[in-house]
Amino acid sequence: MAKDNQFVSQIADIETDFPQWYTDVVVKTKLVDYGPVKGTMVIRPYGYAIWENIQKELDARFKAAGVENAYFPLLIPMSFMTKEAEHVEGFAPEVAVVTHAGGAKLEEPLVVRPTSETIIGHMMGKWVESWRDLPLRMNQWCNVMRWEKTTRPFLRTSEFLWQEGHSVYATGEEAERETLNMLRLYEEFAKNVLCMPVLTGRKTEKEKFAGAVATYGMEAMMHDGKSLQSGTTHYMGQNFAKAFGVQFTGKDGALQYGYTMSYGVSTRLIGALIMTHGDARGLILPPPVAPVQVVIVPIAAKKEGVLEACGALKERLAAKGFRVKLDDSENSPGWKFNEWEMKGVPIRIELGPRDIESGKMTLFRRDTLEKGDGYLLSEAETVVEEMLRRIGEDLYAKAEKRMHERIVNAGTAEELLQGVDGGNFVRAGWCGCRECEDKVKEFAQATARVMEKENTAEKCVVCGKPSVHTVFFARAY
RNA sequence: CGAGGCGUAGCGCAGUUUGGUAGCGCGCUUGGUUCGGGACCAAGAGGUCGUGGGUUCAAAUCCCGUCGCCUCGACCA
Repeated sequence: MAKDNQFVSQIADIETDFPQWYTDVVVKTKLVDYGPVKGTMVIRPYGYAIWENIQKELDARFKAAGVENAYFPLLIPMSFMTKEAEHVEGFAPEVAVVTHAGGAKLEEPLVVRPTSETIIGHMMGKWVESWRDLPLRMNQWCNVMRWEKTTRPFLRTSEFLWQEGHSVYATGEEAERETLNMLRLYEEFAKNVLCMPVLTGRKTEKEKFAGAVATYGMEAMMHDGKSLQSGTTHYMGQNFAKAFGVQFTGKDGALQYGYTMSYGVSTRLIGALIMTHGDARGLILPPPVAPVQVVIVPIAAKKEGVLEACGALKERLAAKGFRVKLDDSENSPGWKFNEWEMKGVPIRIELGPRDIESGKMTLFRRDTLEKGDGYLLSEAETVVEEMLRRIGEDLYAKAEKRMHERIVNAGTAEELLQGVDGGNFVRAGWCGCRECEDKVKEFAQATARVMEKENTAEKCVVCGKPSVHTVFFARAY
């Protein structure tokens, strides 16, 4: 078993060097490793297990909403990409292109999908004929590739896993409503599964998806006050339907174009929850996605009856549906404590001769670092269930409190700069023009994350003209 | 692509100024003592110093080229 004493000292400087802490944590807790191709990551079993739990929870929500899974090809003809003008302009700089296959140069280059609007649009064009075919609502779980210039595990990698949902509706109102419904679905998921508060709202023109009419996003606040775009939904209007001939005959017999929308979240969510909940000791995983929810560490394992008692407890908890691990390795208890704390397991149960004799068990809560030894072994199931629930609630409450304390209002450019320098989200008025948005980026290195539904500000934080939108500005990953 | 920095054992680094036997910590292997918070002792294994050329009796070290990586800018789920 690989030991890593360096880790403890290296993560100690979390306050001064947060991104380094982040990288150390994801690599050294064996979530990921770097791939041989620059900018790619290998997701190891422990990290992938988190993704599987995210998939399971999201998939259940999609199914309940009436969305079905499908799969579309990885390779997209170059000509598809160029059909929607804004789309190709937005993605051209970051696509990887296959030019050769089967030992020969291809007649038409193929792009490795950076997103699948084009190829799905192409298929929708074939599948949609009548108003009876609508709405058509699909989702696919897949990988995509975007050749990014700078990368960081989970937060931005050249290849990443995600889910992309795509729907066609007969009317723009329905497609727009679905765009907002999916945003709400994501928000609920972030809260109840990732225990992560988010800000949601519409994106500015500058920040919207290439080819969309409107983009909505959910933004999460990381430890250091920077924002992470954690999910997006897009209303495309008829842009893609027209580019790919997604037409149907309506009830009135008239041939018309459909209205499309799409939405996606990626493995970046794993990065988001690491940076939202983690501390100097490593990960803190929300119970709903933790690959191991309870780890049992035997104390004095060689003494008679200890391993047997641990095994029996494991069986009882597993039977209740908890993801439980018994660490019966040869390592010392102290080593195991640190190992599983680093990996973010929500609850640790220590069971030794003294506990067994008194019919009790010692529980340790990863998020609060509280340890108590008064818990009755006979009530293990209910104790664990209750504590997991509490951990989830407390994680959310703590993160929400931090986010709300770090939202400040700004009336001037100077206040905006002070706000983001202090690691805050800054709420400010904006006149709606691109020049002012660009200026914010220049003087504060901050971008417009999302806009509030209602404008409550009086004037633009940059130019002083009347405010059209109230915007959350922040530095972003 | 513009600016700066770094390539030496699996990981983190020293050694380069002043050329002269390839080093340290962690990790790894084996044996032993341990084990209610990363414990200790002993013995080992492991590197053509990113790469190509040059100078020299001799190059990790000096010179020229080249490749790769990191940080900061421009682009992004």
